[in-house]
Amino acid sequence: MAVTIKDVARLAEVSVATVSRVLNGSAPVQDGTRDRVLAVAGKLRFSPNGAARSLSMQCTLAIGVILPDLYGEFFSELLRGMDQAAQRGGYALLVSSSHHDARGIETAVRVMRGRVDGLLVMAPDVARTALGKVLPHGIPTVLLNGRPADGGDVYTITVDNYGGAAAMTRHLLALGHRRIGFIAGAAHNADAQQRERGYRAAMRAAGVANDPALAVRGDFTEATGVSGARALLSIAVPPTAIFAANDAMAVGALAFLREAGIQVPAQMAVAGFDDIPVASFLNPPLTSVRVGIAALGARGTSLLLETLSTPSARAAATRRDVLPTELVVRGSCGGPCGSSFTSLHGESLYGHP
Amino acid sequence: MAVTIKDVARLAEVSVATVSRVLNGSAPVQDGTRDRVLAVAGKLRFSPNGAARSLSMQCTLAIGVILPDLYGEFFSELLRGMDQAAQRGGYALLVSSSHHDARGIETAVRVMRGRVDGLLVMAPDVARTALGKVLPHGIPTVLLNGRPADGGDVYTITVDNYGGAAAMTRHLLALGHRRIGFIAGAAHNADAQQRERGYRAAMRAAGVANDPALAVRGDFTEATGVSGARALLSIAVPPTAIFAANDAMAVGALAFLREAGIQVPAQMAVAGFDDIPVASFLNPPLTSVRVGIAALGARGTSLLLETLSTPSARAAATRRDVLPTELVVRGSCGGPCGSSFTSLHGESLYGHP
DNA sequence: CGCTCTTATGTAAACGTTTTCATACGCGCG
DNA sequence: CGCGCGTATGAAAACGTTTACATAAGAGCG
Repeated sequence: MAVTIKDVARLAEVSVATVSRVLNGSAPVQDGTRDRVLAVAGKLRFSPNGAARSLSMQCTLAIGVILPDLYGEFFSELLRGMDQAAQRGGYALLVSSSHHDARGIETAVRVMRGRVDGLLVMAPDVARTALGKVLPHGIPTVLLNGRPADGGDVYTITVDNYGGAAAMTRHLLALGHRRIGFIAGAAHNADAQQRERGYRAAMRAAGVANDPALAVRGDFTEATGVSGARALLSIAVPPTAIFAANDAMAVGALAFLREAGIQVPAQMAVAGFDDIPVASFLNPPLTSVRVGIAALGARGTSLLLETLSTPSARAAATRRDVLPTELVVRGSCGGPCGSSFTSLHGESLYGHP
Repeated sequence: MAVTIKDVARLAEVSVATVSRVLNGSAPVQDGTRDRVLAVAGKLRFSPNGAARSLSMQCTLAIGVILPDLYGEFFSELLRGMDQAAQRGGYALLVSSSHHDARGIETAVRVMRGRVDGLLVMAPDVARTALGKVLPHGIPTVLLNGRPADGGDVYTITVDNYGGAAAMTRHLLALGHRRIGFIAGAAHNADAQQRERGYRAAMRAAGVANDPALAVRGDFTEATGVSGARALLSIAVPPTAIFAANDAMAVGALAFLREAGIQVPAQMAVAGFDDIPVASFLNPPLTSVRVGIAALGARGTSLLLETLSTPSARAAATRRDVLPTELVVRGSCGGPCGSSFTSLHGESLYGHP
């Protein structure tokens, strides 16, 4: 069916070994022979079978990506960063999504066994012990944005969720807000938990009494941002600011507030988390916590590639990495904010290539 | 290093063939033997090497996805649809992005040779002949959203860009607008071209004289939506409506108009194309042309999987498929529009799983 | 009892590469 | 002239599966 190295060898009247050597430059070949092989290979449009190559070389030049979901700008940014870093290293990405629980991840891992050299796993909803059980132990793995897992060749790269959320809360407090509503993420989501803790800690530190009615739970989608904002507006003494645990929920909150005729930021401040690309283009532009999503993906990938190329480095390198966050002040919270979208939308981190 | 089928065979005291048979259920095996094999396989956490499997079975259970980019919600939706359909069929996705020109696609194709059973290619920027040259002829391919390519086992699924753009233009005309500015996509982008033609045709059909100043060129990013809107506002007689060739540029236009203090829709109507999930949550909610992005990805994937399972179907099935679009009227264009985000954001097509 | 037929299992070939080892050749040098 | 050496090439093993074919054992039956 497809043209193989044998066909090339036959037509070029050399052995398969010579063809392989020419194509990979792995050993010197006489000029005449090389030209002949290259000519035939070109005419036949030969390209080596990846599976055979992987089997023979014991490396696939592919890395597996396991994600909880693919909905929204966050994951697309993450993948973009991963893809860039992977391509730079000559690797391809085998992507599998919609894996919220340990069983789903186990299936995905099974599918990927022997087809990838390393694994990038984002599993914020999965408990640490459960994750440790399903992750393969033979293959280098980098865990993104979840809890640090024990055992195996597992690295963890986390975002400073706690610090970022605390900084945002302090910012809102500094603007004079005391009743700050919080739209949390899913209860089992590690990132969501850390952000919630950051918010609570900052509130406590400022001496604001805890009011359970001020925290409602969402699931990182716009829809729950809508319902979360609605819930916060319906309590006895509504908040003067809403801090959503991610930007998608902030988008939902903004949409609800517009619908309800409530001016942002005049009557209600709104803040998000992640700083997805669209945040600076919203109306009003969304104050958020910059995570550097693409950078996170790229960093995880680079780290994995590094590990793959120097197996000895595994033991030496840090087992855990926390990426800093940055407060990005825009119009949605009022107060002094020098930034319009024009000063923010064109930056390198999110810039279109 | 990793545990192979031989290890399992040795410990279970059977041949590798028997292990294979047990694991794949490809032939009857005595109960006792089966139990023994399963026990050993489970204890060793054996899972077969994908590369070896692919090589032996001549099928990889993976399909390659080649995209021009990964920036923004559009591609994440597309991938989501693909991933769902692929997983349903037991396939994995090998994703490669950032391929704008024919050479880049050729590289990606080369990387994927022998690692995938079929190819999903989105290449709106690449000319038809160039694309035909770089696409492999041995492997089933579905082309998304580009021009129909000649030769090879190539299917094309296109969105009704022309019809959708014309419908939107007619909608704006019906609202009384005569000067309708258009922010086009990149000159070489097939989708962009078709949308532009639809806009022009509808304008001409309505007897509106063509004004070159009313059409500016962008590249489907928010940033060029901003600059496009700025350009349209600076002409001698500015338009009363702006139709952006995709939602990302409409988002940019909305951001610029807010910045410029121009009320939407009171002073300026704005419309987009694609209906990305965030469109209904914008301020104001964006009138757009629904494409069914995830459905497009899923449809292409299903078609490819079908082709793979029944090679004979290749010749029989349609060579080209045009997905219909749907006008989605929201608040950004004024006029009667029943829909608030609450009636739109929760629908199945974009719903979060 | 011996023949065939089924059933369970083992043996080995095949998949398409890379790579180790062997071989053949030419050349410089003692 | 013969030895060793470097260089270009071929032969064959290896990678880990699946599967066609072979084989052995047991059952049914004349």
